[in-house]
Amino acid sequence: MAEVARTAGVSTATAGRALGGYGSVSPEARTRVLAAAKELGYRRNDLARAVITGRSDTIGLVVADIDNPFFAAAVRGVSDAARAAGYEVLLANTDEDPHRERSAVDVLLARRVDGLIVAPTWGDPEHLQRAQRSGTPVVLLDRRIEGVDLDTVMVDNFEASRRAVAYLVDAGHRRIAMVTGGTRRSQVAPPGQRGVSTGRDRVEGFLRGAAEAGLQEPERYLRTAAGTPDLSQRATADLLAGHEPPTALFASDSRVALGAVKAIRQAGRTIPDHISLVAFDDADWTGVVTPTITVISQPAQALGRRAAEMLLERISGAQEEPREELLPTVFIERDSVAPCADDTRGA
Amino acid sequence: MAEVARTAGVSTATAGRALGGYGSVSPEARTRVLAAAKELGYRRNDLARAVITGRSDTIGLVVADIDNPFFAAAVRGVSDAARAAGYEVLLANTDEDPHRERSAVDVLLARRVDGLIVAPTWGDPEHLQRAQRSGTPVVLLDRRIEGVDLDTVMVDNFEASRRAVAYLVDAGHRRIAMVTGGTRRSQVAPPGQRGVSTGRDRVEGFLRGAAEAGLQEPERYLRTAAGTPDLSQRATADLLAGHEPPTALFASDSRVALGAVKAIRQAGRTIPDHISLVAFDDADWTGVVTPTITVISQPAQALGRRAAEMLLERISGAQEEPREELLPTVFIERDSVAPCADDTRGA
DNA sequence: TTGTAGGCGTTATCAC
DNA sequence: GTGATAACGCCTACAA
Repeated sequence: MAEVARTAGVSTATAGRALGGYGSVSPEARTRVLAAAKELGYRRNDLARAVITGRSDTIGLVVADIDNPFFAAAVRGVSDAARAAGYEVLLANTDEDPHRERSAVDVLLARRVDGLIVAPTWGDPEHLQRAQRSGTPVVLLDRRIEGVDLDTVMVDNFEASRRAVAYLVDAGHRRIAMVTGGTRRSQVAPPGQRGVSTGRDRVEGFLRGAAEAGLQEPERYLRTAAGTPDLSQRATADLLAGHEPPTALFASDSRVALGAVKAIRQAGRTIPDHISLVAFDDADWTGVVTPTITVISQPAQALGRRAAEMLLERISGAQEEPREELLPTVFIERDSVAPCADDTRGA
Repeated sequence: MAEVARTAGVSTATAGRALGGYGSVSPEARTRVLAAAKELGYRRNDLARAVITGRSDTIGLVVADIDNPFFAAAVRGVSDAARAAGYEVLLANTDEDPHRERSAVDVLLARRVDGLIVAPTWGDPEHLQRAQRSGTPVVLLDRRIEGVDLDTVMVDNFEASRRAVAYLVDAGHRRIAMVTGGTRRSQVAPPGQRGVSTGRDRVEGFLRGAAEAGLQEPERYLRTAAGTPDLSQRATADLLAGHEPPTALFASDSRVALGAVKAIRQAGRTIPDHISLVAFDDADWTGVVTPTITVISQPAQALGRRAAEMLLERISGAQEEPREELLPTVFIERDSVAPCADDTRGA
């Protein structure tokens, strides 16, 4: 910059004003500086600027795994909203590992991100609260944490799941199963921190829906511990092979659904004749398979966008109470649910 | 930091050495400093450090759209390799817009990223060369740029496509169509910069395969301008409705395939009885639809990982000639290709 | 090993 | 509007 100033015949202060767009500079001086900068191939060092201003114009984004269509879309939403406001996005994956989440937050804080968007995994969320308290706002994406005062953007997983079960009950099903994507590892944590809220809420919704229909022992048809399509395939196969197999299945996300569809096919059953299926998330393929899959569609990209917007509000100083914002899900009826044909259904 | 030093009863220099892990500090001094830092909730400012050292330990990643499974996996690969080496990832989307790519690169350069991984879109790549020349190494991901000396990690799209066509020819098909994901917008650019290399190479491979089989006017069955599943659905519908419709279809990526499958179904045709299908990219759903889809599988995550590794080598000073690294594709035979049953096939 | 002093590339302050 | 000068938070001599 000193060189640019010299070439333009002004002081570094004036050059800085022209280049940084602050203070006031005469038009002639500005054009001279800009010309000199261009000629010398000058590039501003935003890092140095950030050290002074205390703002990096960067937000940190921490998710479990981008390579999951839901998060990919959410990341896209965050990214778009951030860019529109002149912010960049520093990305980190946790793979649902609390240690990695914590260290990711540490690193991002050390990089002086202006705010953090986190899809929190299980375990103690103390690092998130501390970040917020120490002046870096935090917005939770897709998952809430009980007893923690942080802005949260998500959908009503409980209600959506309850309704999905009700829908299956209305079709006459009584033996309704659920396969979820949670992992067993998280079970070491204290009760409130086990697994992630989406998983818990969806299971609760499932159980409530079952209870409202007076179904007996719904837990009998509940399978957790299915982190990958492979595992959920096995869980589904297990259900199908059991005594009094379910006539309907609720998959907690699209990857679980993928495994479930494979398992059902391999078991020689067909959807929806032998078993009906409802899944969370409107993955692209659910409209293409035979039959097409009835799903609960989440506005993944909009969730990311809203999270970014809320964060930017906090960054610009908004001080209201933390709030939980629920975006609507859409129940998309397709062809994977049929009336229950099993006459032992009273069982 | 000054406060930490004071509390620990040492100079800022010693505190800096203890906190930054450089120089030499006596064990006692270190523990005292660390204790003071913890007590005061001190967090190092990596930005200030970067200003001094000239290294930000950050790499910039520029892709067309994370919300595309291929790039999502590639981003994942880059992210993993970067993290393992102590680097963070600054992410940007371009939506195949050359202006956005250029401005993304500008911003990342101003943020002093140590290197850049770019899946370049169409148009003039001068900004990438300039970045490289001015000392920020650049690695191209998934797409090459002719006449530009930059490290590149990709697959052999031409050869994979040629073989796919050969495979269809072997099954007896003569009327083989291709639908690609390119957009028309890019056609305003000079010849070498039109569209992206993956699209061009796949088309070239298709044409070569057709030529080798002595097929007449393969261009007749070539449809570009299909950026979204919707558009490729329309393009496919158009092909099917034509005079002498194709008996086999080659989809240039999994999203095109998605549209194609829908179009084929809506036209009342079945795969592979009426029309065979081969697609690029082993998207998760291709193994679940009926019939399962024969695909050319790309190691998306490994491509990202390799790109990051190559970039890190450059960052640490590797000076060899830029090289183009080709990762192998895998042709996965599934159930979407059948022998050609059409006896007008000599047409 | 430790402290002092200077510098990295900006922005902020304050006279002029 | 402009220029000198301090300041940001850290690292790197160099001397002690």
